Amino acid sequence: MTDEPTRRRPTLDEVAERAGVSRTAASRVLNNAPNVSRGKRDAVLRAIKELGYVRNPTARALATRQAGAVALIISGEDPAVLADPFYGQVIAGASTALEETDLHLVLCLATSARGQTRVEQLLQTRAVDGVMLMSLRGDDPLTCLALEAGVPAVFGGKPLHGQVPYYVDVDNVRGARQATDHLISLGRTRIATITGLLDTDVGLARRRGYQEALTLAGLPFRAEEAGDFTERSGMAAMEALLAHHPDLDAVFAANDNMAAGALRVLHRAGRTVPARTAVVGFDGLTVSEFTEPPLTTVHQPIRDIGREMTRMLLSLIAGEKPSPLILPTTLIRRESA
Amino acid sequence: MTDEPTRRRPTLDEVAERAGVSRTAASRVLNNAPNVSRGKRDAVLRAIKELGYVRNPTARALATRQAGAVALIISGEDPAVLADPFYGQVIAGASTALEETDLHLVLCLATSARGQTRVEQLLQTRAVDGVMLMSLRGDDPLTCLALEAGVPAVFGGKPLHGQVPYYVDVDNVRGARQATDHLISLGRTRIATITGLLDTDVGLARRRGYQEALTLAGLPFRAEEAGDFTERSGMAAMEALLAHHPDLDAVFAANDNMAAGALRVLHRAGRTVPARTAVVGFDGLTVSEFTEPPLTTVHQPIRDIGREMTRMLLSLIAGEKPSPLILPTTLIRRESA
DNA sequence: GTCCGAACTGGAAGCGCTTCCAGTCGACAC
DNA sequence: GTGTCGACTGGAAGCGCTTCCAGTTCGGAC
Repeated sequence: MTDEPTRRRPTLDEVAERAGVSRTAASRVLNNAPNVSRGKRDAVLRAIKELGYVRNPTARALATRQAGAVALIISGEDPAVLADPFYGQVIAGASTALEETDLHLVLCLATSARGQTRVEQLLQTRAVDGVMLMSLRGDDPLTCLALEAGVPAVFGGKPLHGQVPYYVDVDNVRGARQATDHLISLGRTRIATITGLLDTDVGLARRRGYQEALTLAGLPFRAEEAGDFTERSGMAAMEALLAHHPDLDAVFAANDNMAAGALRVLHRAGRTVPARTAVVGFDGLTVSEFTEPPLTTVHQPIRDIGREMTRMLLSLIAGEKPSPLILPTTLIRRESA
Repeated sequence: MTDEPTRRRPTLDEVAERAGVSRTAASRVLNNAPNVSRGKRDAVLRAIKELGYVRNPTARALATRQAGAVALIISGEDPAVLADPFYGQVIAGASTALEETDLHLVLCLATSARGQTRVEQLLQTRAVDGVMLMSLRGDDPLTCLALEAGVPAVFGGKPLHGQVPYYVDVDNVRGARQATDHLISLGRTRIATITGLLDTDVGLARRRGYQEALTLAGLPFRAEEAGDFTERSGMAAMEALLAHHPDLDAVFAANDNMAAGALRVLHRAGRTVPARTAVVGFDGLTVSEFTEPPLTTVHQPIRDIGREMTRMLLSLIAGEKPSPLILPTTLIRRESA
C-alpha cells in the first residue's frame, strides 16, 4: 500500500535537522514541555508535518522506562470463562476509561499453565505499567505474584485469602440479601440457593447474604447446591435441589447464567415460575431479560467495575494511594419472582 | 513487597560481566543462538540465575524493531458491542493461539471517536506487529487505514467494500440457507427473516442465504425486518413482522441474540413456538440453549475464528502469504424449529 | 552601564538490547 | 609445516527517544 515496501520512517533527528533545531528541542515540543521558543516550536511542528513524522513508542518507552500499557488479567480454569458476557462488559469499561490516557490495554488469559507462565513473565519483565486482576480463585498464586512483582495492581473482587490493598468490588453480601429478602417478602419460606464457586469471595459472600437473610427472617429452611457460575452447573444444581427438596418454593442463584439454567430445569420439571417456584439471579446480564420468564435479578454495574478498576490503577500509577471501592447493587424486579 | 522500593534490575551487561563473557555472548545464550561454547553458555545461565536477571522487553523491542504484540481491534457504534458474548469467544480463541508465541494481545475498542484515533495511532506508530480487525461496518475507514498502514492485517469477516487479501470468515450464505432450508423442510411456507445490519457483509450474506433458499424452494412469501444484532432490535423487528405479516409461520433471525428477542415477543403475543411459529437463530451462543424453547440455530465455530485469525496473522508476520479461510457452519436442531 | 534571573538551547550521556563484522583458535587434510 | 574451514568471540555501532546539565541570551531592575 505504501509506495515503497518499507521506507524507513523519519526519526526525531531528521525532524530536528529539518527544523534547524536540536533534537532536544524537537523532543520538547513533542512532549510539549516548556522552554521552547515560539519560533522553534512552529518550525518543529512544520517539519513534523512535512516529514509525516510519528514518534516511535518503543524508543520512548525505553527512554522513559514506562511501558505505555496496562494489563487486564483474567484467571480461571478454562478460556471458556470469556463466554460469560460479564467479562466483555468489564473489558468495555476498562477500555473506555483508558481512552482518555495514552495507555494500551493488554489482555491476558491466565487459564492454562502456559497462560500463567506468560502472566508471570509479564509481571517480572515489567512489560506493563500496571495490572488489573479478575476472578482469582481461592489460593491463586497470581495474587502473590502480582503483589510481589512490585507492579501497581488492582483486583477486581477481593481475593479470598490475603489482604490486598487495592480492589474494587460490589457489595455481594448485601446484594444476595436483597435477593433473598425479596423472595421472603413474596411469602416464600422454602428458599434454596445455587451458590457460585465456593473458593471465591464472590461465591462465599453471596451465600452468606442468602444465609443472613434467612436467619434474620427466622426461616429454618436451608438448601444449597454448589455451581460454578455456568449455565450447565446451574442446571445440575437445580436438578439436585429438586431431587432433595421437592418442596422448595424459591431459588436464589448466585448469578444469571446459573439462574437461566435453573429456569430450564424447572420448566422441564413442569414447575411454573414464579407461581410454583420463584427464581432470582445475580448480575443483571442481558440474558436475564430474555429468559422465560424474564429474570428478577440483582444488578451490578459491571461496566463501572471495569472503569473504576482502571481509574484506581491509573491513580496508583500516578503515585497516589486510592481507597478500595465497593459498588452498590440494585434489585431488578421482573417476572421470575 | 520487594525489600527495596525500586532496586534497579540487573542488565545484560552485568550478567555478562559476572559470567566473564562479552555482552554479545550473553545475548546469544538468551536467544539461544549458535556459536556459544558450552562453557560460556553455562556460565551465563548461572549468572542469570544468580542475578535473577530478566530481559527487558522494551529494549529488545527497540533493538529488534518488533513490538512483541498484536492487536485485536473491535469496531462498532458502542462499547456495548462487547456485551455480545460472541467477542469473548473470539478473544479467547485469539488469546489461546497466542500462548504458543511470545506475543501479547492488545485489545482496542474503536467504538468512539477517541477510540478510532487511538487505533490510527497504533497503526501509524507501529506499536504492534500486526492487527486483527473485527465487525467493520460498510465503509469503515479502518479498513483502509489498516491496509495502508503497511502492518500485517487480517480481517474477521470480509469487509463489505473493497477486497482485502487476508481474512477468515464463515460461510454465512450457506449457513443461512441451512437454516431456511430446515424451516422449509418442516413444511413452513411463510418464512420471515430478521436481518442483521445491512451495511455489513454478515448481515447481507445471511439475508442472501435466506432469499436463495426461498427462491430455490419456489416459495413466494417474503418478509424482512432489519435488526442490528441486539436482542432489543430482535424484539422490535419481530413486533413489526407480526404487525405486517400476522400469517407468518416461521422466522429466521440472523443471530441468536435477535432470535432470543423474537422469542420473547412471540411468547407475549401468545404464539406458541414452534407449533405456531418456528424460529431459527445463528451463532450457537450459549444463550441459545437457555431460551424458551431452546433455539434451533446455525452454529459457527467462534473460538476457531479467533484462533485462525491469529494463526493467519502469525503466518503473515512470518512473511508468508496465507490464503483466506472460510469456516463451516452446522445446524443445531433444538426445540424452536 | 552593570548585574541578575528567567527563559531558552543543544551536546552528550544514557535507556538495555541485538547484531554486524573483523578476527582468533584448533583441528584436520594435504 | 602450511592452508583451509568451521566454530567461536567480543568490540562497536546501532535502535530512536528522553533528559541532565552546562551554557547562552536577553529584558529589566538598579
